[in-house]
Amino acid sequence: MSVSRRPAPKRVTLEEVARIAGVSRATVSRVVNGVTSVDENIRQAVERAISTTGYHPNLAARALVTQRAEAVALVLPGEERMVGDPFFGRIISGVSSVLRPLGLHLVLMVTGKDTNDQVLTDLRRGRLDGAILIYSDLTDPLPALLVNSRLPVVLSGRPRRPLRITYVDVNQQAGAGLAASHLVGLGRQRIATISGPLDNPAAQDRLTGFRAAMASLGQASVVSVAGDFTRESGGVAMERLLTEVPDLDGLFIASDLMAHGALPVLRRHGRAVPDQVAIVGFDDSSAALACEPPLTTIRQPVEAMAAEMARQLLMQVEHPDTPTAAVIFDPTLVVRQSA
Amino acid sequence: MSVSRRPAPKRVTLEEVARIAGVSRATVSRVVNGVTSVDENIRQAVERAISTTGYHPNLAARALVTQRAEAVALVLPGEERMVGDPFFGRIISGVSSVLRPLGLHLVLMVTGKDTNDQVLTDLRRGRLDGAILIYSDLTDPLPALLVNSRLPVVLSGRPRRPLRITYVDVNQQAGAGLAASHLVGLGRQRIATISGPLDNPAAQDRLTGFRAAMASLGQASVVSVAGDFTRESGGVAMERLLTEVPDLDGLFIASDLMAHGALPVLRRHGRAVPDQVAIVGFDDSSAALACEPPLTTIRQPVEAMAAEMARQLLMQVEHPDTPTAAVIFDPTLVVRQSA
DNA sequence: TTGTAGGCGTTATCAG
DNA sequence: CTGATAACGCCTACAA
Repeated sequence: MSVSRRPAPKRVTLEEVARIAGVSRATVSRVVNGVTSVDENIRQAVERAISTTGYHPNLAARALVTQRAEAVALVLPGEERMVGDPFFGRIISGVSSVLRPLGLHLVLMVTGKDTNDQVLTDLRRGRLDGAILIYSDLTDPLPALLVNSRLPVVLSGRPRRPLRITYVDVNQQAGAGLAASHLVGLGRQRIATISGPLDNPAAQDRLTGFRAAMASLGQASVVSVAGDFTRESGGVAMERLLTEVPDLDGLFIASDLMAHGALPVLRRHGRAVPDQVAIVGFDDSSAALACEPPLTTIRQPVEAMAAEMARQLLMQVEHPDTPTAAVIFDPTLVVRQSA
Repeated sequence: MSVSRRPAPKRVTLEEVARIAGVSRATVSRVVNGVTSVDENIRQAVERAISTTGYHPNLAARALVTQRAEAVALVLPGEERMVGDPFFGRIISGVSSVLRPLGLHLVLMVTGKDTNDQVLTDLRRGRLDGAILIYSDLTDPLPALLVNSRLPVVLSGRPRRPLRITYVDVNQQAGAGLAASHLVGLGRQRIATISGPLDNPAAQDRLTGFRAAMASLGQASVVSVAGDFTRESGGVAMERLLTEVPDLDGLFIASDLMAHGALPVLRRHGRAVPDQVAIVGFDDSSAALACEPPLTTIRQPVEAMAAEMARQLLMQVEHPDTPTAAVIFDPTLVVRQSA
């Protein structure tokens, strides 16, 4: 069988298109960039030349003169945590929903010892226009570095230390409040909570929000045990909680993944959900559906939040003097079967 | 409180570094690119100038002359399927493990009606050096388009129609064989299987591989019901299977996610796993750990496969005439508690 | 409205 | 080993 691979297509330049259309490069450039002040006949001639030659503008050349990379980074936490967290798919969907129509590249970077430099360097090199930071680690210097260098950056979630940085977050306290009123509304009397790691701002807000709401609902003291947002930690915390509050009948677990880890423990102890113990999670990640029974939870509008992060970033790219802002989304209660 | 944002750092060019170091741009360029034939004293002078100015080479300019974007695309299936599939985190880990050390960008693109053009266009524009295609849809014309344009591309999994394209896959049939011998070795007599969608090459291979192995182990006929690799379809298929083979005691389910959907159905029907029904899944995705009991499954070395895809792609980028190849990885049996 | 010409920041080819 | 000098492909005043 004779293999006939056609040769790689030669790169067509503005120059050639111009020659074929019988005009100057400048005119072709205008047509390509949709400048209106071009004679209709000439425009058509140029467009014909473009399609017959199969011309595609070279982005590197354009970037060189426009000083725009047309690409932004999405910086995710190190691989261990990333793998298996259904959260990220939604973030990616949200971000690319605004980037894709604009033809902007979404460059994925996972944080690691060398990656911080990488992001900063690429930004300086003009290879990236800005960065969206997810979960940037508690001790991570990257946000401050970018802010100080006046580079476009948006953070997901409130930074743990005050920083002049734009961020997008969900109203964590309000979400915890929804969980509290739902559990109380169900008539539960012995309500406890499994929180996230207390050095995490989101975990803090959920816990204080939950306590505040419970207090205003007449339940002053709430026992809490901290996990670290992983499934395993949910199981461990559940065991401890059963020891500390043997008669609990209501539970707010600060992440769906931890709830997913807690459920088997309850089952093993013979506690029926929701009959004996009502559970409300947080996130509405796909882990909520993986639960049995399906988890009642607090939904974060992750896709919308991610899209907003992208929009905020692009504003900074276009207008470097855009003031920083905090955009806070409202969570909603999703009632399924666990409470 | 007075706000004092320092001004954005001015972009430093090769020119300036050269001026400061008292040499030509060419020499600075050599130093930056690690060309060895540079006098040691001059090199040091240049490096000093570089660090005092905080110089970073402009990648756009470099790309313009080198004709390399230093970026490859990772093309993923449309958003609905992507969200919640723990598979992708592992693919991303694997790919970036080879890209990151080389400073190459990983550009994420999700397939959609317009995305095919996007990938092709960006490749032609010199904005992308190549593409890694995951799950590219059965009817997707993209692989053929790229191959015909002689653009660097690597596919995950055997293409459904013969195509001169490089791909990386797991030995599906061997994997199914591992499942078969494990179940038979456990002494199970009535073994059935839930397969993936039969228009999918991987699903086909797993099913035929399983049947072949079972036959060679003395069990000629195996009842199978097809799912579509989603969790929900696993539950549906399980129901049907219980009707068709009421006394089954062993089960090979062609994806962990489907197994995760099947387990609650078994529990509802009062069948204990693994005592009454032994189950082997496929993938060793995080869904396997989400199962209760934890799932015995066939592990695909996804990270390694993804890394290999990246390597294969880079070979093509560097040497356009690299012949196409198929790299097949061996799966392994991971014994947990379901079988 | 169109064309000319200069420049964006690097790399690469030659001389020297 | 180093330094001019010419690309690389495009955008954009500025001039016609």
